[in-house]
Amino acid sequence: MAPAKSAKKKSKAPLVFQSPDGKSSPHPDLDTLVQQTIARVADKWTLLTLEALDQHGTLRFTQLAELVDGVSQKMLTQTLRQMEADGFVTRTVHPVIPPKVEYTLTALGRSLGEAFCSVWTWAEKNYKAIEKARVAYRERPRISR
Amino acid sequence: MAPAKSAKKKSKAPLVFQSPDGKSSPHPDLDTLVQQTIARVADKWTLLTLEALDQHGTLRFTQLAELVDGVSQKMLTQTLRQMEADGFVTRTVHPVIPPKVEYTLTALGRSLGEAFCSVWTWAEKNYKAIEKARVAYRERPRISR
DNA sequence: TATGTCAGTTACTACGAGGTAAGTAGCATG
DNA sequence: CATGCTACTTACCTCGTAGTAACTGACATA
Repeated sequence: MAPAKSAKKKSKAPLVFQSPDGKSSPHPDLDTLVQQTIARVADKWTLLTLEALDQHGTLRFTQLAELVDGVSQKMLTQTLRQMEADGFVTRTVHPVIPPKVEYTLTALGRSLGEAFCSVWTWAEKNYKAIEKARVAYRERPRISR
Repeated sequence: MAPAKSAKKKSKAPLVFQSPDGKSSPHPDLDTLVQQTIARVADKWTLLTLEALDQHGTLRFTQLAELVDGVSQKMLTQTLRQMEADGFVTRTVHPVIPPKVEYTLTALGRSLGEAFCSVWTWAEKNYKAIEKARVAYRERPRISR
């Protein structure tokens, strides 16, 4: 009935940006920009890689492959390239044989790690509450069915 | 999402949990638990829905469908059910015709919103830096090609 | 000459997330 | 009696993500 496309057309009228308190974006795209940024950054491998680098400082490719649990070479490369492009890590190639490539967080990368710290802390504090809520939801008495 | 079982074999040596500062988990699964929690929570539609509810308080289904830009009915329902099961929102059905269903954040949901606030703030502050980094990466002089 | 090392790249493939659209319930209104 | 409203559910199908595994390059060592 209301497919996404027609919904998108509808939201061209800037409903999202008419926040009632008036503290919304200076220009209509800020929200979108921020959302894209978060979507980009809130990726599984990116987060795990960020954590590994944050904890251990400088790391080589194979060290990261061991630390980031379950990552494939392909995804690790992809993730690191992306993080490099976004300015979160520096990639230092030492032209020796066998190759030696070192990855380190930039200031931007470190600040991202700090920002995610509160989410991390939140998860530590609340994962039990979520588990409880899930159980309660499952056991929940159903009026009809 | 995390099949990666064959890769897990490799990481039998608990490298991840031997954090050098010794401030790591009391038991080896905390890290995993927290990561799963974050992976669950750091979902596009969940984040956008969370934001909409955080900003506007109580909302009906169609209001959410308008506010959460680009979401399909299917995904909105799915997201809301999940958030309800996880204890982030309450779902109130008013038995009237036509149906009226209202969604509100729980305390847990609001605390999640607060935790993500720092990431949100970070994104607001740094999306320009990321954009700059991307341009720099693209324009970057290549030694060989 | 063969084998190992590190840091990838590439081709092939499969799975599943998610989009689209139609169906459902129950009553109110024209 | 047909259409519309709200809040979904369901079936179908596509497209992208990511896993697997083999291959590369340049040299060092046995």
